[in-house]
Amino acid sequence: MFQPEQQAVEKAIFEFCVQNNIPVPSELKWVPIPFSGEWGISTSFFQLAANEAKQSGKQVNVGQRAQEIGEQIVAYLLKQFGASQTTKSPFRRADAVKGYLNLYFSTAEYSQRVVDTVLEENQHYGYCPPTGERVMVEFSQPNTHKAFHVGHLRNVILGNTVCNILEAAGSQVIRANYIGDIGLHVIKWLWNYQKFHAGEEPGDDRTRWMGDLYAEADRHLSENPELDTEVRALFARWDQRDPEVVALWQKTRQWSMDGFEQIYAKLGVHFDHVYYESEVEDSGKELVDDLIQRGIAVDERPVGPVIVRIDDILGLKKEKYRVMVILRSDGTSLYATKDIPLAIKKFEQYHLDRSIYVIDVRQSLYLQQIYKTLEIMGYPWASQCYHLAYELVNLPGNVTMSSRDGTVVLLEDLLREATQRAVEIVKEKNPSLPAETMQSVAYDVALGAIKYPMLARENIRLVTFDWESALDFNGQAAPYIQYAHVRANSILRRMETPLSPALAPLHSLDAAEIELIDLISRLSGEIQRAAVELKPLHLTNYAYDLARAFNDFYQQCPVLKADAEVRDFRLRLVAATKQTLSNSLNILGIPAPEVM
RNA sequence: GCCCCCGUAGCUUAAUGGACAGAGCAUCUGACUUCGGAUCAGACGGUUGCGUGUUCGAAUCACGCCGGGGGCGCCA
Repeated sequence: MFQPEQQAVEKAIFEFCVQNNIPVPSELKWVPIPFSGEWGISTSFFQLAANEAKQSGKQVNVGQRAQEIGEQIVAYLLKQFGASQTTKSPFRRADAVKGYLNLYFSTAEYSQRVVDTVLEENQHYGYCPPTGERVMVEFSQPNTHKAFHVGHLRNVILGNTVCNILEAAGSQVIRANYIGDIGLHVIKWLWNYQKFHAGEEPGDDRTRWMGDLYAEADRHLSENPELDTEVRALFARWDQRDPEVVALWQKTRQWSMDGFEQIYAKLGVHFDHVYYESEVEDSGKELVDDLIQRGIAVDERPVGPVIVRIDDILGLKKEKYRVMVILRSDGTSLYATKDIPLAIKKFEQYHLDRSIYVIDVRQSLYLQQIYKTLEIMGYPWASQCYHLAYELVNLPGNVTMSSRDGTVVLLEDLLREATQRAVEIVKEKNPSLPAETMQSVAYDVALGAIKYPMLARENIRLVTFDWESALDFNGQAAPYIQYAHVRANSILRRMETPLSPALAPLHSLDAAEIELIDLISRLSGEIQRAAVELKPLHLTNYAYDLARAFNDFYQQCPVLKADAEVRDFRLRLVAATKQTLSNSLNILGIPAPEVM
């Protein structure tokens, strides 16, 4: 937001370096001044001093020298831009402390600029202009005929939020899902259905029913291993596209898909393109033949599978990519059989600049194998495939959720429990709300409370699910942020006249106001950082900090009861805060209720 | 055996190689007849697993340990 000022100062600093024979830095890193109360940006000269020392070969005290340079630059800047009070100066004052240069802005001018900008751009505030980049994000990837539990939830929430972040940062995003609609698990399910549940239909809770039948199938088969021959026979019928089997598969697959759609709708997630494993199986098998022909893959059939010896091809002495199996010895397909043609299809269909896979960290080696194989095959875009890895959601005691062991927390149950808890709290806090509003608010709060903790930690850190903390709405959590939004709204609702037009503050700003304005101005930077690092964490932290700053302001600074000129500016500030909170929550995929 | 990830306050966790390691929970103390107390202020709590290096400067980078998790030719 303050690029022109920053650039003007940078230019002056570079001039100073040239004039004083100091090596010109390639760039200066600016950060907001960490100790607030006043408003500005800061950079340090340690690198500069260190470079200078290296060049001269002399021993110097870098800290001392950095401070010296800082002081000289302050003097130089004052000479360049004139007295601090003149309007020409890009900053109000500057000082050098411990090797840092601090630039303080004119509070009135800049606070007006921030608030005006938010209220002009509204729901687009903080968003970057289009970069022209086209990126596909593949996430969720559920298996049909299985349960959907909170382990899967992290993937959906992370993937969706990463999409929102990339869009806000100016990329064109294609949201892709990749459905595991074939494989042994499906055949097991069909076998169990035919044998014990023929003709049955799922109830309302389709996903649960599908999952229960899968667990049952698994139980039958592990208790009676001799039944495996029946399953294998069914698999063979599927492989030959026996019409009866295919019809049943299509019908039951749709049951799962309907259930997934319900879940996605509840979570506020949609997809632009849904791929199915079944649609890339045939082209995958053709591709395997092609790879054998080209000498990239080795066919060890019938004694072994078809493999790609990646390390050998690359001439690596130490094992790194190892060996990837791309087709079973009996000719049936594996994940790898299908992931290679899928990657090609994606790039050909959409002319992507980048392809991101949101998949748990355990598949890290596998995905590196896929990407490397694509590179060996000669696809120049192979290097633009990226595995966005995240850790699992485990149960206390480091127990992995498993559909076959029944150690799962179903998404439906979590949402229901959380909403129920939220209803009780809303009833207690705000009994005057109409019943319908109460329900929808409770849902917003519950959804936020579930999503926030999954986004607010490093992707690569394990999450332990326990009911108590999942249903805890206190502290650094979404409801705190939503509450700040509600409070801002509450002030604006009571406003008697329309918001005044663009306005500079006429009073001397309170520290809480400066802190709040400062945070509002940082949204765009945080979005960009989250987009570059693919880490929603930066935005969850930002939204919380912003909410905290607003609650602090709320405590310190009366709005409606303030004198007219103070009130008019503060009302605009409240409106700007509400908008910024709302934009942040939107990107995170967390609802921003008007009341709660 | 080889490779990857994690280790920060009692618990959950943050910190583009840079200023005093910042929050929340829990515990304790306080907040005006006030725009919504799902709030705010304060206290307590840290040899950033251990060690050695690199650097003017290390929670952050390198190497070695310790502890936990994960992955390694026909599972997905």
